[in-house]
Amino acid sequence: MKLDELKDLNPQQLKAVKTINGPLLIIAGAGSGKTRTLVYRLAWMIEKGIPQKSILALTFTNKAAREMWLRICKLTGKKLKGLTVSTFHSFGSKILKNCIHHLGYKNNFSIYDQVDKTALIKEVAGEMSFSPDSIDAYKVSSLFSKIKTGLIEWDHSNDQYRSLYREYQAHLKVYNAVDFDDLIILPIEIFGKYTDVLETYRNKYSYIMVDEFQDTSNCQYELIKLIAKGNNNICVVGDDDQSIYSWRGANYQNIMQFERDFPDVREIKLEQNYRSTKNILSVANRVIMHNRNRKEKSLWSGLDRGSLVEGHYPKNESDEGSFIARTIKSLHAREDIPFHEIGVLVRTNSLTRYIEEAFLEENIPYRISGGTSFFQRKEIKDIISYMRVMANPDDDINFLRIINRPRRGLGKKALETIRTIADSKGMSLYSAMSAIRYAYGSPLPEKIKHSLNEFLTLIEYYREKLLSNRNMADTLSSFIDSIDYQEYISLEHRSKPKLARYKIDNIKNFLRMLEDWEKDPDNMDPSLYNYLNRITLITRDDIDDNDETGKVNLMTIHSAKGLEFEVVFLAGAEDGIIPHARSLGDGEDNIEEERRLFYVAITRARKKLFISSCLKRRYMKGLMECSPSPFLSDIPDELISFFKGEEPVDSSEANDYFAALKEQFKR
DNA sequence: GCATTCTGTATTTTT
DNA sequence: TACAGAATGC
Repeated sequence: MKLDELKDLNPQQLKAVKTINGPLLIIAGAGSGKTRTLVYRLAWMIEKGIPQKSILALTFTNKAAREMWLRICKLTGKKLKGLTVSTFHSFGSKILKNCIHHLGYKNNFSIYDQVDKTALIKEVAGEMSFSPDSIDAYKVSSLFSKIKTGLIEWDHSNDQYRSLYREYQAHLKVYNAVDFDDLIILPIEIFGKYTDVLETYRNKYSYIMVDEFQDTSNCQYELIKLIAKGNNNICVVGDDDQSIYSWRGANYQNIMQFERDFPDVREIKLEQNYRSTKNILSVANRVIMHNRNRKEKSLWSGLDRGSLVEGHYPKNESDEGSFIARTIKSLHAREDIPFHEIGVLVRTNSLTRYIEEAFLEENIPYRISGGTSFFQRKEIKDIISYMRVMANPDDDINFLRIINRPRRGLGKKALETIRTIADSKGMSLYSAMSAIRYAYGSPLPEKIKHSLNEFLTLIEYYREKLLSNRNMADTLSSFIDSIDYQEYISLEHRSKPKLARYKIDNIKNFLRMLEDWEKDPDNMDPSLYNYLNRITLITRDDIDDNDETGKVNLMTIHSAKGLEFEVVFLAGAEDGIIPHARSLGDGEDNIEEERRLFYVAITRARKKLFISSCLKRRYMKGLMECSPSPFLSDIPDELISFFKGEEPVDSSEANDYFAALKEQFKR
């Protein structure tokens, strides 16, 4: 790295880059060039001769990890070798791959995502004859998360699920499976029990860097602290104002805790915002000001005042959609703003639908990040389930998913019989089936036994091939043909041939992606296990989009974190949506988090910000009266102009105008 | 025993 | 609206 490149940095950033040894806390406000600083810092370290393999950089998403990797490559002009840039979860899975045997699992373990986890809870609850309506699998699942990560303890309010939890854990073990929480918790457990293992990791990673520190959970912090305590070279970067993942266990107070855990910490604040105009930044500051639990900071912008933030009140969600679509069209045509420099942000995934409709209507190219991920689609999950079972036959959850898909005449009754046998021996379904496969006096009818046998033979045949073969995509493709999967899809959706076609295309795409991954020369370990672990941890945003340019970005505020756009539309800024009604239940902390969410949305914008709040909105079946988000009234009049259709409204009239509008549409 | 159709219900954010 | 579970039909 040439020294003059460091001239691009301001004094605080420069100091952050050059402070390599000892604990370092960087408080980086929105748009303060955080990623840039981190990338320079890593490049600087490499330049200073620190071996790449001793550096561990942890990010929040795979996308961020990939971007950081690319930017370091570009900056250093070197091929990176041995540097670890990964997410907490994939880092955890790598540790487990190496040492999970200490805990009695095999290293071909499956990773259960939310869907699998829920399925397992239902399965176990069924076996234990919990009444079906006493189980809200989603709620129970988040309870289990909190218990497992030590966020809450068993008490009288949740004691009824204690036995269920025990069984849940026992089943995971039998299935040789771990859930997302285990990816962090089990490494901690191993480190606690086997200090020599911990020592290895401490020696290996003498320099640690954590991005988005405000979004780390207690146990993620615990894990990283364990490793960092060896050398004390740990740098964490975060902004408590942008902590928006507390519902997933994130604890922004880790920032304060960090100061206590590492008393000799050096602290650097990045407060100059390079992204937004003065106006937009003031709006953001005025909003976040109302939060009580935050570290004091004063973000400032050296850029122009810029135009005022615009507030719009469309009469319903389809009006809002077409307002956004029309405005985008004119911005594109008159001001030459490229589509990909425009972001449309919403609080919930479901809100994207209306906007999508408007985009389709007006022929605006867009891309959505959010909704169901590619890998969550039914047809793809089926194929992946087959792969999972081949990788880890004890994985009952995935086994159950595929055993009768396509139909093999193995229904409820047959499975119940096998389940009973499996449970009596404490085995997985697959092991139980293998055991009774050739046994005399089997409890199963001949016909069932026959198709079971056929099924097992098929799985074993391809398991062998997939594990030894270098060409998984081809093998898988012939496997899919051999079970007539396409036929099955067409038959399932015979009334909607278009849908069937689409699903089949998805599978082809999946195979193509697998092939690309396998043939990538940079891929060190193109094995089945590696692939499966990887795609389980991949999220919706991580899929390579072959052409990201020329498309408007439509996404939730959560997935917009870390991004920026020339123009931002914040749609659905209504009370009940942001702050979301469901988030407000208990505690004042929740409203603060919603406010941070609003803050994150605002600070994505560089030059223009539009906020719209519908007067009425279709909700479930009916039409709902809406009020503007209370956060809107935190914005002082001189920073925002409200619009009536295309005409600006005097700010003093804005409130009256709103009331009048409401009256008008009441009928 | 299995498949299809129907009904009803629940919709926050995601590694 | 979209999906899961129940009821009904084959």
